[in-house]
Amino acid sequence: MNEYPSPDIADVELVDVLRALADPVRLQIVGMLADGKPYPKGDCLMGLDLSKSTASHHFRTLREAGLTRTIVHGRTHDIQLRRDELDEKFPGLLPSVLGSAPPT
Amino acid sequence: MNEYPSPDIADVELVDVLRALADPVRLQIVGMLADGKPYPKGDCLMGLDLSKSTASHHFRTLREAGLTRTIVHGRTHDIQLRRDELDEKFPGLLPSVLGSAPPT
DNA sequence: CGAACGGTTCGATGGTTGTCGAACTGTCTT
DNA sequence: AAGACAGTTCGACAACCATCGAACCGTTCG
Repeated sequence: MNEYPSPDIADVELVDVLRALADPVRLQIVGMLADGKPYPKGDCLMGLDLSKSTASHHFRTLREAGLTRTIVHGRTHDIQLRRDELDEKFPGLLPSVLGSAPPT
Repeated sequence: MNEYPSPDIADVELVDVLRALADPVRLQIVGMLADGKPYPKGDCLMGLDLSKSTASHHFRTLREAGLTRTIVHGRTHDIQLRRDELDEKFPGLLPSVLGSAPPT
């Protein structure tokens, strides 16, 4: 069912995480996922003006970089920041990125 | 005298910092500058196999993103990580990035 | 002075990335 | 069953980026 694979945390490279974060859209998405709870993808796009395909591309980028996981839930998908794993592998990274005040 | 301008810290955006860090070469350079002391540019390239122009490009990218400053010293240039300013503006970011296991 | 040195700049090139619309897949609702 | 719905995939396209060699610039040293 859940055939949207995210990489094993052991294979996640810092430079790939940084590259995934180095985009305004994805940074904002990650900001909305900060608490580590799953959210419907649609909700993450509030305020963002993107086509469906572009949004899908960003979700895929985040997932393949190891930042998020996708949970299929009927016809909607929930997306979740892999906080615990990432905090263990890159201590302090997410807090610093998320703590640096997004301008709304 | 040739000055190489870096942006005012107030104008430095997180996403630009992340983009500058999201490259293996630059990540390694920043790792060598971790202690915030100035180093000759040549010394930062040890172990890296780059043409002079490529190296110059990466130094420029780091400087323009606000990560480093350049100090002209005769015919050599010293490069310095702007640790204090960055630590104040993005608390925890550099420690987490630098602390995450550099190879070699 | 003139050559070597440390770096930058320029132009070109090939690869990557962000964006979109259109077509498609699978799920829910009526 | 027929739509509506949420999302992905597929080209396509333009912008960006890492890389290089060659030419260039200012400094030091013979």
